Amino acid sequence: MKIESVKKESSAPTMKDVAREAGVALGTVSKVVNGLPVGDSYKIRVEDAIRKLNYQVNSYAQGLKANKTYTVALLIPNTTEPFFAALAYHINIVLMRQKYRMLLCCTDSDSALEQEYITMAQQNKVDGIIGITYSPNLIIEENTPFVAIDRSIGTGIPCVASDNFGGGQLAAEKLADLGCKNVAFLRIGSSLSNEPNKRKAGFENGCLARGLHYEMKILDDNKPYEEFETFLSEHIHGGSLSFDGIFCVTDRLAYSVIQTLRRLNQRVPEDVQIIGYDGVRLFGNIDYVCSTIVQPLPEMAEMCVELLLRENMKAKPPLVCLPVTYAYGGTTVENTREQQ
Amino acid sequence: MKIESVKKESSAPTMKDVAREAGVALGTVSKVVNGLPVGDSYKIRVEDAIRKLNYQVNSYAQGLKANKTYTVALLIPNTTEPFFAALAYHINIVLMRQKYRMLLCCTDSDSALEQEYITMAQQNKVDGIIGITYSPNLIIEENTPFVAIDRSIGTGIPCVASDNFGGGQLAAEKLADLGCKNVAFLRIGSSLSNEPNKRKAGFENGCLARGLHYEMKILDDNKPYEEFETFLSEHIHGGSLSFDGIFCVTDRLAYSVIQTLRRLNQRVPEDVQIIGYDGVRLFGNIDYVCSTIVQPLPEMAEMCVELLLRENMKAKPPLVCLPVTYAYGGTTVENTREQQ
DNA sequence: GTGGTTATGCGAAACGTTTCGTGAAAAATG
DNA sequence: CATTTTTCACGAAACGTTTCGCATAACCAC
Repeated sequence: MKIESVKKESSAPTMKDVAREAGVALGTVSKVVNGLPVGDSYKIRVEDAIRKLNYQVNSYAQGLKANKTYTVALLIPNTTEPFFAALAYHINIVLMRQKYRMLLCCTDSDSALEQEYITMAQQNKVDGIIGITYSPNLIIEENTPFVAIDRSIGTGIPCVASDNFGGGQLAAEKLADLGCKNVAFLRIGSSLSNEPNKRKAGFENGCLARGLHYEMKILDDNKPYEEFETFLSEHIHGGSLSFDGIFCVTDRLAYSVIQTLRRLNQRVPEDVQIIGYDGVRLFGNIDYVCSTIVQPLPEMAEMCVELLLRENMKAKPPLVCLPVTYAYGGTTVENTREQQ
Repeated sequence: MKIESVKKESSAPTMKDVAREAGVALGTVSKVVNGLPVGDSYKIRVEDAIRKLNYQVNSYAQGLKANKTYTVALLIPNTTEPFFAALAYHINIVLMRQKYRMLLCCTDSDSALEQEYITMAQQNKVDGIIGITYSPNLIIEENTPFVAIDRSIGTGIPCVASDNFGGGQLAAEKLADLGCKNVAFLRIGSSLSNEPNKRKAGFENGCLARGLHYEMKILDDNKPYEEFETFLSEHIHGGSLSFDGIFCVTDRLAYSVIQTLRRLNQRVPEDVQIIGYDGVRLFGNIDYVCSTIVQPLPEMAEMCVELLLRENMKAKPPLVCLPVTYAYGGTTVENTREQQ
């Protein structure tokens, strides 16, 4: 008797306890918990017992039995970059709506960590992995569903991205519409992802279509922030910059460029207009950092989860490209009515 | 035979499979996997079999058996506010270092959601919950360890916070040191947390100690951003603001205040100096948004995990207050050598 | 060679679920 | 009332681990 009471007090109640309390069989409790049909009188007794004991199902036992855990791992470099943070937020929302839990793994873009997290996720028997990984080469993978964001990694793994080419094109068109004649494209380093290249290609395409004179500048990974200061300085003659518009590959870069331009006594947007890419907002929902090409995060999140969890999807598409939009953020000349 | 082969192919290999492959007993495999002492010849055979079958332990079975899951749930309102995002990042790092996984739950400050996530976390048998919850009143809780951040919730639940009182004081002292005579404290709404009150109290204390004339303004929750524009306008006489320093309860608020001041043709920091609270940096590691009182996030994260997981901690302290620092962020007059 | 002592691999039991075959009771039929 | 059909709760088995009492083999001492 002492042993029993100790058992009951020290550990959480189980279905067996509920069954004993309600005077029914184990399987009956299970059915009530899972909403399967069961006689009314039984149902009531079980529900009372559950309330009385404050019973909670143990989802690890469920997971073991069902080989399904309602958990998805999200791999991102960090949550401190607003773009990743916003991505995590939207994916979390979508997962939650479908009663899934989200395991967050910050990889710091370290490929060893990325790999470690992937094995960890598999051991944890997550139902799938969504990852924005910039790891150079092959990532081993199992029969765990995987969806990549923004960068294709290997065949058979679908990738969700914004329309980078279209976005680049849109940036060029916007700058042209706003009166620019002489523009530049700025991006950092030879990223492993080819998505920035698409932005560049789209921009080039747009410039050609609109007859803009353009220049492409790829900054060295090591000291990009120093290097673009040099680059910009070199293009200032007699106090005025030879560009009247710049498309930066990310809002982050745009932010730094704007700071630098102001330091060089160039007025933004009067002297030079800036468009970034991502649609980052300060503090989550206040202003855009700059005029920008906005990635459709809610839709991207939706699509990731969709691709990951819907198993009736035969032949998952290798790349899903979602449409971007332009948003005014104070670094282009624009009448206020166009603000969103 | 067909059944066997199907079994082997369709689902992941188990310890039983490894044992059969290596020709040893189940328990022996378990020991090898867990690094317990086992004869060398056995060990080698098991390790070979593990490699051959690409075996991975099923941590849900482990969790079921051990009643321990190496998972911690983190409850925060969202990841889009940079402060929460940074918090999540640091907690993730600390947890990871201890081989723990982090379940991220964004609550949107909705008390129903907060409650839902807490029960979910308990069902999931997480080993503990770390939460920054602003939910008005009582949150039911179990024998699941809980650590609160920035706001005490109920007895027996430890709370980790930055030294809000000291931070307020520090802000006042800094403003005094920088030459202010007439300052204001600005905060939004009657938050349920009493921590902002401590910032206010500390600031007041500092102002008194340094003989600063001060004014306190608490903005209405509903339209705070409109209201402080009014408030500031009212304090402009003949084009100049009657304050020469403002302490804002968060960097977020400071950011908006700065925008508004500029719109009202007040120069920051020449006409009025601004200090915020939190230590938010744009894009994670570029500049501070404003001169600010920095919360020690790495230490706070460390402390949260420590309090949560160390069970030999008798009588956990109800409140752990960690020291803050001041950081220059361009909205105070300061010589550059003081920049960090 | 015998008896006693270590050392160590073995395998059953248990963790808390879900599932499914079984059988008893209830309902329907003639 | 007898027989067949339907209904539905019961409880054992299984999911993949860990743990622990046992038994076997190895070792040592005399």
